[in-house]
Amino acid sequence: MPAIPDTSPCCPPLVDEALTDETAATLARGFKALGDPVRLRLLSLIASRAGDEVCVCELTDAFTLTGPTISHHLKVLREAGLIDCQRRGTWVYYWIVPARLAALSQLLDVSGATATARP
Amino acid sequence: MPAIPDTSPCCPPLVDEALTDETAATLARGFKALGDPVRLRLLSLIASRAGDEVCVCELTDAFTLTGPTISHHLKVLREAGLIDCQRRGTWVYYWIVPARLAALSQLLDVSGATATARP
DNA sequence: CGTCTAGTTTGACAACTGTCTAAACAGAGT
DNA sequence: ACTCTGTTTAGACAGTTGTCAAACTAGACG
Repeated sequence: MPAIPDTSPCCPPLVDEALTDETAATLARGFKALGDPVRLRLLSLIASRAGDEVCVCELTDAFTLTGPTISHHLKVLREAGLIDCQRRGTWVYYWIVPARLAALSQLLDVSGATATARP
Repeated sequence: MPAIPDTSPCCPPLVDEALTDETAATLARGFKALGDPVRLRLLSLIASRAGDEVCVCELTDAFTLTGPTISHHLKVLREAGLIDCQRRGTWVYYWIVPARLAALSQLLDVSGATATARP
């Protein structure tokens, strides 16, 4: 499956405007990648480095899963455009792609909504 | 599967703090529910009503899928705590649960992060 | 070159998911 | 009570997913 390109959609919040078919498909891939506890924890481990990178070996150590499984999950996150990586020497380093996380965050943002509370 | 209770976790953004195992599991259920194009469009159709409710019949009309399939997706969204519903007479009305959407949105929020841009 | 370590890819398999048809359920109105 | 409409549930089936073990690739270092 091809990775999501840099031209991924940046949408107004859900509460403001209904999604088109195509846009929904792209965004859903992002959320789908987040829809696994292991991947969510991986992303949080990477993201909480605040701009720095994390070596795969550190990530693997944080789980009781095998190396290949971690590698698989990292690939899913990468193909969803949420993280990126680079090999330097023996080790591979991962970091988050803030713009993509922001796009998904904004979509779910209801803070500016005119929605009225329900009893 | 039991629906996610009202005491669902409300977390600081990913960039600030790594997730615990248990919290990740609950949050992942929310994202998993969003990880399907049909469900994302359903949610957007409901949410863009801005506090009002939507009848299932309207939702069904917006897709080429069968009624049972739409009903299934609505159930997934409901069990993830993202929407709620009520039957009034013949029709069933759905609305979003803003607090739950906000929690997921905040988790992905990187706007206040101290992350440095990468070259 | 040979080998060691870090990571990824491949292949297999059980479990889960999205979709459908058929059946069941809930009210409204005869 | 019967029926008609709107919605959900049950069951079935193809396709997808998460996991592991085994094989492979990339670079470092003798």
